[in-house]
Amino acid sequence: MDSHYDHISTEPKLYETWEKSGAFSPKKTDKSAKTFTIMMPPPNANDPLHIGHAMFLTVEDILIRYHRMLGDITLWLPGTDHAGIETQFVFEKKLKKKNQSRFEFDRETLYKMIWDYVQENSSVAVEQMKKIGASADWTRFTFMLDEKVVKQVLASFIKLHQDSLLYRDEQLVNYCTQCGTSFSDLEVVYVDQNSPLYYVKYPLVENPREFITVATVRPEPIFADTHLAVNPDDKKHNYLIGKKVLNPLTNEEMEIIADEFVDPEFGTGIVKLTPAHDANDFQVAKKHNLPIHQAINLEGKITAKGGKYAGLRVKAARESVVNDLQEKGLIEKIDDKYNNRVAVCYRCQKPIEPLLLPQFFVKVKPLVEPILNDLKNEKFHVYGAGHDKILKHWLENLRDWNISRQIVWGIRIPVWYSVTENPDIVVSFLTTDKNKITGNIKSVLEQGFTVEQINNGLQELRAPIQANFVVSTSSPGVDYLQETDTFDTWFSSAQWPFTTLKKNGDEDFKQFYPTQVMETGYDILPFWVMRMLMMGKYITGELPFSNIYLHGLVRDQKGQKMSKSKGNVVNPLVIAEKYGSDALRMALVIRSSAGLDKSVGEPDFKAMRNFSNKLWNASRFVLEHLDLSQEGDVKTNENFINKLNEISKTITKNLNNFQIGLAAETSYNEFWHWFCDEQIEITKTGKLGGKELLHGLKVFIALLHPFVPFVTEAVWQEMRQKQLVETDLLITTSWPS
RNA sequence: GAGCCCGUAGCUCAGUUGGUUAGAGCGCUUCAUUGACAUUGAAGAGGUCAGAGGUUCGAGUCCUCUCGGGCUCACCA
Repeated sequence: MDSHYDHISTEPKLYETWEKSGAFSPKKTDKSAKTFTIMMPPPNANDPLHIGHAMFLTVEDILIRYHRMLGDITLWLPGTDHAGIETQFVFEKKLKKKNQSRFEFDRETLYKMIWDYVQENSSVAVEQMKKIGASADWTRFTFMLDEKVVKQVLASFIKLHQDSLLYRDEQLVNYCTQCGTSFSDLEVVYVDQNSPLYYVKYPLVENPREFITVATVRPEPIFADTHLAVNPDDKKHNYLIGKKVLNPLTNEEMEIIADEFVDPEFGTGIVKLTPAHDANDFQVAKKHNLPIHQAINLEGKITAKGGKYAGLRVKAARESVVNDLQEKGLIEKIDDKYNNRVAVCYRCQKPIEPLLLPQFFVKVKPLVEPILNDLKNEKFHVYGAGHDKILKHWLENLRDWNISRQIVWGIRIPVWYSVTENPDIVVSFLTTDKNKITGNIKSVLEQGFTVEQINNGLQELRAPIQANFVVSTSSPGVDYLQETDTFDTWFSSAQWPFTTLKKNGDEDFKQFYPTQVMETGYDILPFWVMRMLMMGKYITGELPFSNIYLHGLVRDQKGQKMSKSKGNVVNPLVIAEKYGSDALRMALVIRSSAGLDKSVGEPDFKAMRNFSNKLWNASRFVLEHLDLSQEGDVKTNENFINKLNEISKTITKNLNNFQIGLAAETSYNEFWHWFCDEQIEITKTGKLGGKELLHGLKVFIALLHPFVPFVTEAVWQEMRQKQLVETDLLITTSWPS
C-alpha cells in the first residue's frame, strides 16, 4: 500500500467494479424483508452538475448504501427532467446567437431541435453523478419525456378530467411577455421598486369642472377602464356611489361603484378598475358583472382599443399617456417616492403582466385535503427544521393550479378542438414555403388551406374560452387540431414516483411503491414535494413516500449564497478532482442538519481529504505493520469491543433517525480520535490484541462506507487480497450489527 | 399583516427524547517526529451557549417575552 491514498487512480476503477457487479440494482438477500426506495430528483437533462446536486446525491447515496448493507431490497431510481421553460429558454438563447428565433419554426420542428440538443448533453449529467459515487440503478434510468412516462402523465390528465377536477377557464394568469408563457402563482417573484404614483383627475359628468382624483401606478390602460370604485363604508366618499365621471382618455362615461375591497386609507380612497390586468379588479368585475376590456396583448403591447396608443409597449404607452394627461391638466401630482412590489418573471426578471387567457386549471382542494389529513395523522414525516409547518401552510392556502404553458418543450396537452365547431380559433402556422399565416380558422380555411396544412406548420393555436374541446390522447378526427399549450413541468414531475416505477409494467410499481424517502432541497417543497404528495395520493391512492428529508442550501465558506455574479460558486467536479469524491461528500454532509443551510469552503474539503488519507494510513498500519497474532490483555480487548459496539449502535441510530450530519460526525470523530489516536497507540504498547484491532478496522470501514465509499472500498480490496475478509465487495457487505 | 428558521470558541457549524468537566473543522500558541499517516502526533489558549424571566432535583436543550439576523407567504390602486 502506498503511503498516500490516491483518489484519482482509485475512484473510476472502483465505480466500474461496482457497476459491473450489479450491486446498484435491487437484490434479494438472505436478510431482505423489506424494500428501501428513493426516487432521485431528476436534474435538468442538459445542465452540468452544481454543488446542490452534489448535496442531494451524497445524502441519498448515504441512505441507499446504508440500507443496501442492511440487507434491504434497495432501489435508487435515477433520471433527468426535460425542465420545460428552463431548457427552452436556454435553447432560444442559442438560436438567437445564430440570428434565429423560435418563430421561424413550426412547433414539431422546434420540438425536435430541442430534443436533439438535450440528447447531446444529457449524458454529461449522468457521467457527473457517477463521479460523485452515486450508486443508483442506471438500468432503470428514466427521462421525463420517455414515451412510457408521457403516456401516464396524459392518462392522469384524463383522469382529472373525468373526475371533474379539471377546468378550462379564462382567468387572469401571470404572463411573461418576454418568455411568451404563463406561470403558476408559485413561479412569480416579487421585487421592491420605486414606482411613480400618478394622481389622475377624472371630470365629473354632472359638473365637468369638478374632479375626482384617483392614484395609480398604471395609467396606461385607463382607456379600457369603465368604472371607479369606493368603499361603501367610506363616509368621505360614499356620496359618490352611482355618480359618473368621464374617462380622461376617451371621455366615455364611467360609473362609480361600491366595493369593500377598496382601502379608504390608500391613495385618495378611490380606485380605478382595470379588470383585465389586475387580480383584485378582476374579482370585483366578476362580482358586479362589469365589462372586461383587454388593454394589453400577449406581446406586451397596447391593444387596438387603445387608439393612438395601440401597438406601443407598456412602458412607452405609459410615458405617452402621462404626457397627454399632463397636457390636458388631468394629473394633479406625481408621487415619485412611492415604493411598491412588482411581480417579475422568475426566469427573465421582466415584469409579469396579469393577462386574461383561457388556461387549464386543476382544482386543488380535493387533492390537498387527504394530504392535510395524512400530515395531521403523521402518515408521513418531514425532516427539515419546521418545514412541515410550512408545508401545512401551503396546503391550507393553495389556489387552483394553472398547468398550461405556452411553450413547445414539454408534454402537449391532450385536448382537441374541432375546426368546424370552433371557427373562431386563431391559429399561427407556417406554410410549406415558410410564410407565416395568422388568423381565425374560418378565414384561413376559406383561403384554401387544409387542416392538414395548418397542422403541419402549426405554431400556436388560441381557442376562445367558449370553444368546445375533446380530451383524448389521439386525434378524434380529421378536422381536429390539438391544443398547442404544454403542461407545466411540475405537472409531470409531480408524478415522478409512480411514472418511473410503472414505466416497465406494474412489477416494479408493486414492489417498490410507495417509496420510503423523498430527499430534496427545501426550496422546492411547494413546487415539487407538495405536488407529488397530491398527485401520488390522487392517482395511486397511496402517498408516494413516507419520509421527506429536506436538505439546505449549500453556501460558501462565509455563509453567503453562491452565485455567479459573486464569483463564489464551488464546482463539485473540480473539488472531486482535486480532493476526491469522498472528501467532497464528507465535507457536504458532516455536521449538516436537515432543513438548514450548510457552509463549505476549501479548508473543509482539504480537511476531509486528510480524513480519507488518515483512513488509508490507519488501514495500512493494521494491514502491514501490525502483528495480528498479538494477544493483548483480556480487559483491554473487552473494553475495546464494547466501545466499538456502542459506536456502531450510535451511528446506526443516527442514520435510522435521518441524522446524517451527526452520523458522519460521529464516525469521523470516533474513527480518528478514538480508533487512531488512542486504540492504535495502545496496540503499539501490546495491550490491545491484533485480532481485535483488525476487527475494529473492518467495522469502521463498513460504518464509514456510506459516507466515503471509495476509500473504504479501496481498503476492503486490500484486505480481500490478503484474504482477511469474506466478501468480494464492501458495497454489498453487511452492516455491522 | 402572517408564519418559519437561526443566534453556542476568532470564523463555519454540530450538540437525537432535558442528565456528569459544552464538541468538531479551520485558525492561533508551544512542543514532538527517520517506524501507518507532516494530508501527522501531544499539550494548550479561547465559550456568563444573544438577553431576561419561568418550569425542573437538574436547562445550550422545554415555556414566555425582548433584542439581533435570515427566509417565506399575503397585500400594496
